[in-house]
Amino acid sequence: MPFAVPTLRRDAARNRQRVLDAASALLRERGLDVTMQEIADAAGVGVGTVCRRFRTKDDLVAALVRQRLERLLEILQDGIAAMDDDPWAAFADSFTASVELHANDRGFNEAVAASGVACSAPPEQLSAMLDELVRRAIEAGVVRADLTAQEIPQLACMVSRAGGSAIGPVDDDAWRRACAIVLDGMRA
Amino acid sequence: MPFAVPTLRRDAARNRQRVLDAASALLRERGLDVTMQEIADAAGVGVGTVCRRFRTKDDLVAALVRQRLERLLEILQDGIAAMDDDPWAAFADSFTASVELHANDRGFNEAVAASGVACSAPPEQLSAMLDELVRRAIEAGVVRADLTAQEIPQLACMVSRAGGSAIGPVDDDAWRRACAIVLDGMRA
DNA sequence: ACCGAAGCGGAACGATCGTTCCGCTTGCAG
DNA sequence: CTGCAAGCGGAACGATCGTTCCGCTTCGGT
Repeated sequence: MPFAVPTLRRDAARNRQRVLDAASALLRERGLDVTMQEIADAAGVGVGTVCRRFRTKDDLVAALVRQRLERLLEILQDGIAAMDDDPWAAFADSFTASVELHANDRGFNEAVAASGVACSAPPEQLSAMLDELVRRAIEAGVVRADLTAQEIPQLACMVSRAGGSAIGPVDDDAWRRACAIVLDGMRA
Repeated sequence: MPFAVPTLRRDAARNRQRVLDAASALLRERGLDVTMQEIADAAGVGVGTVCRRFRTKDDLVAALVRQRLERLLEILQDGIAAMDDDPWAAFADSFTASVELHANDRGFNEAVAASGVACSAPPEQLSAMLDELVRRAIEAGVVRADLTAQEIPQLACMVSRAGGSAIGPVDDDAWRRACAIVLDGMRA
């Protein structure tokens, strides 16, 4: 069998999944500065095991970022599909769902903020779907005509990071309020 | 002379100022992860000198954050003063200037984001001035009536962090566009 | 001009993390 | 059942940073 896939031993595959689950939960709650040690402990394995499966910490978070980006793709797909019915609701709901995805995952949020995401495949698909979503929203006359596709992810990321200012304490649900205001600002 | 102020030797005072200047410039451009070593080098002194004047790195950034907060105070003062003339312009200009202050200083921005600012005096004054600005803007009917004072700094911080999304590259002037949209969303 | 105290530089220290390495264990094909 | 390659844990390593320490220098009052 030429080019045999280097299949994982069953216990190794199980551990790999445990690491992914533990890392997902920890990164979501506490952000990028969780330690490899903490991830290993939470997964019930040694750090060596984590590093064997994901050569570097960046690889691990990249794997999780990829998962989130695929979820983002679903959100946009649903939004475009719902466009025929109520264009504004479709647009607003997609936007809100995207923001929520970011807001509920500190790790994803910080990874995205740190560098414009060095991910492999998704970006082009995402970009194409955003183009369509915005184009159709403009054609339907529900958003301001000067809105561009690349502004959407910028605004979504921005809103998801609301809360934490020069004065008041951090408010975990501040993004909902900010989301409403930004949606108002985007509406035609 | 009881309670004599432990006045600084002239050369020490000069070095202290050099450190502040160097730290200000470096933090503004590169954010909180500039090194004490880099700051010392830029100031032309040894790290020991930096740490003698500011017991800890946090003390140093806190000193600079305080400077920015005072600038913020001036902005709000000007905004309130201009309220009699054109309420909306006064409000919008203050907001935009606040955002610009944050956007042009990565260090300040990150310090504010990291923790709800552990600064000494200013917060109460700032809070009072924000109350007045928002109250008068609402009374003049130029912003939505459900806007609250504590939302302003949250929104300003949020907007200043625009740019850097799940897709496109980072755009240094994205905050201007986002600012316009958010202002639109706040308008009555 | 002198001298004690304040200041200085930068090597050394300690803490934190990601990553590697190695002796032992375990799944599994033959 | 058995042999061995794949997997495992966790100690050790190396890099990075903030902070401390100490022998020397410089300021400035007398």
